Amino acid sequence: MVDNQSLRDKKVMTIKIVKELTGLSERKIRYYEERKLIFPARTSTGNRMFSFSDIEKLMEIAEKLADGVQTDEIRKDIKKRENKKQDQKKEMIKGQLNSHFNRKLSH
Amino acid sequence: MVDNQSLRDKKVMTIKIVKELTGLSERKIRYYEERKLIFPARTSTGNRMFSFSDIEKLMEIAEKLADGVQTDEIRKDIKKRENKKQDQKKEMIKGQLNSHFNRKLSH
DNA sequence: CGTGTAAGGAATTCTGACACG
DNA sequence: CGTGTAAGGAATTCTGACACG
Repeated sequence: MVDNQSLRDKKVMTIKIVKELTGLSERKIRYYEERKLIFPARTSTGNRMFSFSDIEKLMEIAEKLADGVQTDEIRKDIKKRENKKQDQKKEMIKGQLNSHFNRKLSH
Repeated sequence: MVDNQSLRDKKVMTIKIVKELTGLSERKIRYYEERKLIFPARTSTGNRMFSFSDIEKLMEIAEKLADGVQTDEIRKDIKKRENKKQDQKKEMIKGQLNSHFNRKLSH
């Protein structure tokens, strides 16, 4: 039945539909890939394939650029956000371990 | 933010990716459209565009054909299923109207 | 730096048709 | 009936480069 997350992240769209959905030029989309802001998949013959998540990311990127933020900054912001997510996951696991041990220790 | 239903029904994929995701030949996919089992959108230049829903439908169609069901039968089955859905909606509305009037009438 | 554009080639998609069974 | 295939043309996509500011 395909769950929604995998659906969001599945790389199924060519650049043409992405261009239509985002309103960005192909040039811009390719450039943002070059600057490592998005990571489309590639077909065996080299065609870019995008996901709905990529489209959401592109919208955010376009917004920031319109605000005068440079691609370098945007890339750093993205990394920060991902690190934060990673940290939250670690904290969650840590918390679960702690409560596990606490339960054990409270004889 | 794009909700998941519209995401499932959005016509965003070319026949190539559909072929990969379903394992069906282009010929088969085009033929099922000809037999009115699926309804891909068309770009201004005539290219077919499919949704994730279309992919799910294609899988079901392939299954039935493998079971020896003819496309005509499959089309009728699809219609039946849709009629049933329509009826259910009507029943729901009827039920709501009834409870509405009942409330009003029970002075 | 971010983006437009023309250039040339390669890959994709389309339709209508013939084939087979 | 359902599907494969070769044919020819049209649309899509790609890269590397030059341009501007």
